[in-house]
Amino acid sequence: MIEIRPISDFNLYHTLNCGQAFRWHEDNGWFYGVVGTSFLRICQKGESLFVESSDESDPIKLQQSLWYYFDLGRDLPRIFDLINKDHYMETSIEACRGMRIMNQDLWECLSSFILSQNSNIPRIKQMIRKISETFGNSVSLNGHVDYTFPTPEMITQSSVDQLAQCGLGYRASYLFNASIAVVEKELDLDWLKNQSYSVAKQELMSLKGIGDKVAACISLFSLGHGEALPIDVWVRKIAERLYLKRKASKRQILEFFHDYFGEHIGYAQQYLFHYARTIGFKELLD
DNA sequence: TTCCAGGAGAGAG
DNA sequence: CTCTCTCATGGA
Repeated sequence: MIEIRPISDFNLYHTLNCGQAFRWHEDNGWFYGVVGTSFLRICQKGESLFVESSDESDPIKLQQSLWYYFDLGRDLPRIFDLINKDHYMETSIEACRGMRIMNQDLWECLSSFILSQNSNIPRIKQMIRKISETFGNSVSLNGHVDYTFPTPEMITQSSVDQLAQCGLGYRASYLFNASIAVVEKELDLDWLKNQSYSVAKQELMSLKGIGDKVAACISLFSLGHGEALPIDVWVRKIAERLYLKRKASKRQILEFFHDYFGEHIGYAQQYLFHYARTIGFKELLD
């Protein structure tokens, strides 16, 4: 057990439940999840995080990796000051304060959002759990068992058919092809981490199954590009009904968010998205 | 039974 | 460039 403290402006619950990460589940006050090859459980008490890991051989490294994973060094109050421009955002920030955009593993994030298309969050979690159980390695902690997310190599050693049996539907071939692209170095993930948002997005979209929205999610949730704006049905509804009061194209929605919220579009979008999806603006209900 | 979900590809115009 | 149709799956 290690303790990380002090942490300020952090809320573990909202951070793990806002639709950016799909592998965590809560049980008896603890959040269980696999990060890399370690099975973790985490509990927040005020300004402390208590963490147990299946691998506590290097506590300092564990602490540092979680600090980065949850992006605990970022100045959230400054971001709130910049994006808090109306009562919609004020309401969202008040309800979800401490929700942070994470720095997730690039391959897992890329795969997860390929699977996310035209689906819903519970089923996305189910698909990811199934392929991890089927192709990943088991790790255990305190009697709980979970599985590492399969590497691209593990997936290329299976088949599109086996992936489809995990309930991926037509997305199975997308994930299989992406795995091949990474294994064959057609897409160099380490190189991608050092590129600008526009370059990264363009590279990601060269893969079949990754379009505008999924590329934005990957860039925002695992590459640190805070200017990325994923436009899904919720963000579209928020833009059209709460702000623009009319139908709008993706181009117009992006332009509005950029002009109105400035640099930290990713955070603005995530607070509105999470609040709208879990609590709800009454104005969204026609 | 139909509709919808953190969409994207292919084709038509 | 934009619009439309289709693509598996499972829960409501």
